[in-house]
Amino acid sequence: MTAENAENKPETRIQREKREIILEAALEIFSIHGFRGATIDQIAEAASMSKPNLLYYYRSKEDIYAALLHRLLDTWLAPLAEMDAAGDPVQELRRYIRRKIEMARDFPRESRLFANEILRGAPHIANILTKELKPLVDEKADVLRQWMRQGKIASVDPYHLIFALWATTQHYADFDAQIQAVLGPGRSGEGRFEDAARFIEQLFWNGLRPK
Amino acid sequence: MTAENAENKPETRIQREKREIILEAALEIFSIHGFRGATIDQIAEAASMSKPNLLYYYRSKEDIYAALLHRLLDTWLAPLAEMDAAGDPVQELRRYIRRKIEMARDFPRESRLFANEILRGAPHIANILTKELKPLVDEKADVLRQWMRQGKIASVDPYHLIFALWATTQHYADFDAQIQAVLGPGRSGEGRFEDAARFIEQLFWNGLRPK
DNA sequence: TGAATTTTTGACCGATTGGACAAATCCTAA
DNA sequence: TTAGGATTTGTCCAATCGGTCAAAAATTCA
Repeated sequence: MTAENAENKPETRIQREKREIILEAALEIFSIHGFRGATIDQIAEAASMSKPNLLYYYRSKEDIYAALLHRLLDTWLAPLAEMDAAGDPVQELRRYIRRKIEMARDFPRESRLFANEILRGAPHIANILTKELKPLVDEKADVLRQWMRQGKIASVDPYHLIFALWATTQHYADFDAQIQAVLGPGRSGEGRFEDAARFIEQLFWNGLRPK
Repeated sequence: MTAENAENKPETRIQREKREIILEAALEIFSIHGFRGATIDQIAEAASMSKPNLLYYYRSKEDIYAALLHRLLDTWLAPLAEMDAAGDPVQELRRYIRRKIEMARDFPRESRLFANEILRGAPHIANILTKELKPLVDEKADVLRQWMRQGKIASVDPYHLIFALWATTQHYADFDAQIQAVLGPGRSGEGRFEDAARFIEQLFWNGLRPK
């Protein structure tokens, strides 16, 4: 019988382990080649199993990809979700920038996976974007507006502020090839993430200082 | 005989016209599907010609892609190249931001084409990045440093400043699907580019105001 | 232990894709 | 007008890819 749980029988130990291995391999391959560019053979190879064996755990390439995106989503949105209305705005924004830069440094594959998906028009996660991301961003935009009303940060469009935070931080994962080419061999070490964090903090700290 | 000019015979009128049509079609298809996801048949269809006919003008899919990237590069780098050391820093940066946002609005296909290429590790333009882009950025980083020494803008890392300008502006083309999902139907009209330009100008204007 | 169930695999298939080729048609310049 | 080169197309091919299937091997549990 196939391992796919259309009806919810309990997952066996082997199923849990193998699905884990497959998703890790899929992240590696999909983040490099994109959905279309990746092949099931490559993923199977990276997961050290035969193609039919892999297809025993996930019925199709689409299934693997969808499972991977769903699994990573919460992790991906965690930094924004943790932004706390009750905290100090400067501290909260600083912390958010730090976490996003750390993710660009430590989880570039995840960043590129999502970047590629959005670049293609988000065909697999369109409803996630409107059903989960939008409400979260709406909520945090309210938090930002609250801080603005309290005079703690400058009054700007909160949505574009969030976009700018995303753009500046994720840039270091998604466009790494360009950044390394421009910075050259001298500055392309891991220190660039620290420099980036410092610059971005300074930019937003001065840029949002209340008048 | 093939139309490909290994040796430099003059290009005929038909060759000029057809190559133009092919590259326009290739931009459309490649920017949507990426290099791997696009097919020669799709490009031929979009260019209203048969596949063998298309392959008469460009020997291979790689050739079309390479020709397209090279053709668009100058246009793509023009805004940065035009940043003038002799001009007023605030005006120059403001103008740069405006031009980049206009390009995100008017040439999203070009932006996504390059974004996808960089995301994949820039396999086709690695040497362009180091031979053309890096020198240009080095030159403009010097201009920025000069402005900083003159006390006209705050002292920050000029490279990360350029990265942040790229990131915030190109974001509106490359991640358009996400932005439209988050802003929702009410705000996803063309006005978002104007809002974005205003926000980014304000962010950098305040963020770079000399102390 | 041994039967039932789960897991693994080799062989295979149809569709798609990048590209080759030769024949046919069209242009153009003398 | 016409010869020679430029352009166009129908046909075909080999490789790749997503996925199937039946049978073998391994595991689980009564």
